[in-house]
Amino acid sequence: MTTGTPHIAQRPKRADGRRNYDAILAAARKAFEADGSEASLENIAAQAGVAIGTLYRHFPVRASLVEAATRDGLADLVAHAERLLSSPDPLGALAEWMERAVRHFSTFRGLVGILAQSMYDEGTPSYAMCNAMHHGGADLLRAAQAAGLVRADLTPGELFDLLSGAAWVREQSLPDRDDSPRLLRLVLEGITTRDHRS
Amino acid sequence: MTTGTPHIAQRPKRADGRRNYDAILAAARKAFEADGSEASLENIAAQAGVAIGTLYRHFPVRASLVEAATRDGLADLVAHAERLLSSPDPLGALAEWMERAVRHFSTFRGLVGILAQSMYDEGTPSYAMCNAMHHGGADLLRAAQAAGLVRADLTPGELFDLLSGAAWVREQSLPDRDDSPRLLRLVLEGITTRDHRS
DNA sequence: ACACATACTGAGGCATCCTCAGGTTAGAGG
DNA sequence: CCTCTAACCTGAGGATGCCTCAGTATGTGT
Repeated sequence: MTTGTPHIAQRPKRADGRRNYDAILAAARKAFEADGSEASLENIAAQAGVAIGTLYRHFPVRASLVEAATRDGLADLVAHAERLLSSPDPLGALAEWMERAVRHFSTFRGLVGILAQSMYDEGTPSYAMCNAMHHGGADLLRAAQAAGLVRADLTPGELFDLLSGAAWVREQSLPDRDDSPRLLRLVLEGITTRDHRS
Repeated sequence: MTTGTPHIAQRPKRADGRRNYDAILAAARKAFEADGSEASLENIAAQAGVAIGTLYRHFPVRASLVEAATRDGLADLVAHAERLLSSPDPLGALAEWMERAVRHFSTFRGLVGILAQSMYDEGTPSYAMCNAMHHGGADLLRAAQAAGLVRADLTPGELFDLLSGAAWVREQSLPDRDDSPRLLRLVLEGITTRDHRS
């Protein structure tokens, strides 16, 4: 559990390898969207027109396929955090980022669980990205706290607990109705400053 | 999905049937505790000293076994809600009940997902109990709102979203560290009344 | 003691996971 | 253009788990 390589899938060198890698990734995104992170790997391989062994060659564990399928989205999220950091409205920036984060975390069923796991386990494909995201979120939080807009005793860890929880609730009700904006507003109003007796 | 019988497991009539039913239930509780709600049913049957067919006879679907294994705990929760309803401190009562609820929801990994599902799907073994619990929680919420202690625009549905989210976060980190008291305090302070601009 | 509803058994079909021994091929170096 | 090899691909197969069902056993009321 705590040992082993992170299994970060890297684009292969040979042309046929890249072709298959991309085909698998495309099929995986479709399958995850439809069936969640527990989608059948054999089916994904079949959809990609590739033998099961090929899938395992590129993505030795399920989490590495999930990582590859969501890497870009996470990277966007991190980039967005940096951009928002210079906003004149730290609370608005935090709110916007939180909404984006929750939306991405619940791209498909099961994702938020994998990400929550990755956040604190280095031996995990998504650890690096999660770590970057953690810092991005923490920076935005700190800015909002420095402006006195968010309660000072809220830690980044707690922020991500709240975000994960909200994302999990969202992924439960998808795709019928999405109450997450309302839920997130509740959370947000809950963490903004006010006088509260000990 | 929306059809079918609820599959509520009922104690069988014959003596050997009851014996096996109980043995399966005991093995299931142990297995769920250890491996979560996805524990191997064949292993549970083996631990109970019973053939796999016997398990399926008593518990036609996995959710019915989960339901039977958690029925008492949920019933306690409902009973406790009724008791707390006469408390002179509605906010304290709500807080205490919420803590109990979160603790029960995260008895083992996967439970809160099943309960969240059951809450709104009648064709589900746990639906009846979840419904009772929903009413219990809603009553406590209304009492706290009537006393002006909790924001009036919070719906029971939202309350359970918050509870489920907190429970999910808790079940993720179990059993190493349990940050749920802290998280729940955050949520609670977030839903208590104050002036907030539109 | 008898009948039969109730209950038990476990083989077996199916889906999925994951590995690995063996075959194929892209493409660098000559 | 040829050779060679690392990179890549294949798919059979062992393992596990799900769930069903035809056949068998037994508790219990009469």
